[in-house]
Amino acid sequence: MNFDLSSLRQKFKDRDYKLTPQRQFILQVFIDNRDKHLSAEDVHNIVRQQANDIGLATVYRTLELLSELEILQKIDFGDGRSRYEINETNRPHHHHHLICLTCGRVIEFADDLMEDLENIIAQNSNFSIVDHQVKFYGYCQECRKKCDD
Amino acid sequence: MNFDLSSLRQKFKDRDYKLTPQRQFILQVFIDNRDKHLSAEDVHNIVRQQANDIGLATVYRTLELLSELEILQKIDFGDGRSRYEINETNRPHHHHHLICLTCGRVIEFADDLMEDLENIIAQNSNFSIVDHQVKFYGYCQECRKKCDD
DNA sequence: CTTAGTGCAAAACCTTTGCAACTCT
DNA sequence: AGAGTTGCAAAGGTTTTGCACTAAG
Repeated sequence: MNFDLSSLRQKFKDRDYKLTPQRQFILQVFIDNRDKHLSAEDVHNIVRQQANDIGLATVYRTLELLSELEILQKIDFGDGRSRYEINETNRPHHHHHLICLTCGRVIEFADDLMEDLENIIAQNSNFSIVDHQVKFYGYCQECRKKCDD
Repeated sequence: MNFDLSSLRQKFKDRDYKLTPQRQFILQVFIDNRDKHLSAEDVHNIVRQQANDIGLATVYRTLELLSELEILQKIDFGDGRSRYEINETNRPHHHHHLICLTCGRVIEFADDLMEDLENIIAQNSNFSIVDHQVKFYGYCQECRKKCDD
């Protein structure tokens, strides 16, 4: 995903969407937080801290729009709210999440192996697979250390 | 998972939980619908159809309890409500879900291969993995047929 | 008996929507 | 100018909670 403004502007133009200041601010939040998994409220707070108030409804509408444009990816960690991250399609492979059951930390990992699995499952089930979502739950190194003490 | 009443009764007793009629009815719903993925409202409706009215709050509280006891497994298909299914630990392997993006149908598949993947990821990331959740999104055979017409 | 469980209604939460005012192109 | 966008407040949907009452062990 190329995040220079001109390519984004084009992406919006193609679909007759306007690149408003609100949308730019929200995009900027994700560019500044590539490694985070932000909820609508997170985004709203970050924008407000930067002295640019945007209505929460607009945040929701923008997140939905950016997901539709495949600029963001919606993810769900089961904490009762949707989270979003930049959809870096220029990475060679997807990545997925290890969620620590103690501290809630989320660690990412590449999923080279998932594609083989996807192919096998598609064959066996006669399903045409277009996407997958994988989450592993467990205990991270640090929490296990603390436990041993 | 053994679903004879005596073993369940023991499981409740061990933790000083009471096996009330409401809880038995709700358990029965899942036994009668092993292949389904029921939401709280689904369960509530099924119970009511059988002329046993139970408060919706009780359904929620029971589903949470049964998940904690690992009798049920909570799953999330991203449709805005939690769903539950019997956690059949006596199956040799977990199973996961193929979700059709057209008709919403959910198809299950065994995940023999996930365990290898889990081991590799655990090694690489220094994470102690205890569970995983996998969802594949795509198009089922029937929907693809309809599309071709 | 005693403690946990139930039912109801209200509250909490996240998210969506209607609508008038506004603004990007 | 005109279509899309915003902000606000209200509504929507799911899940949780407080509390008086009830029932299991």
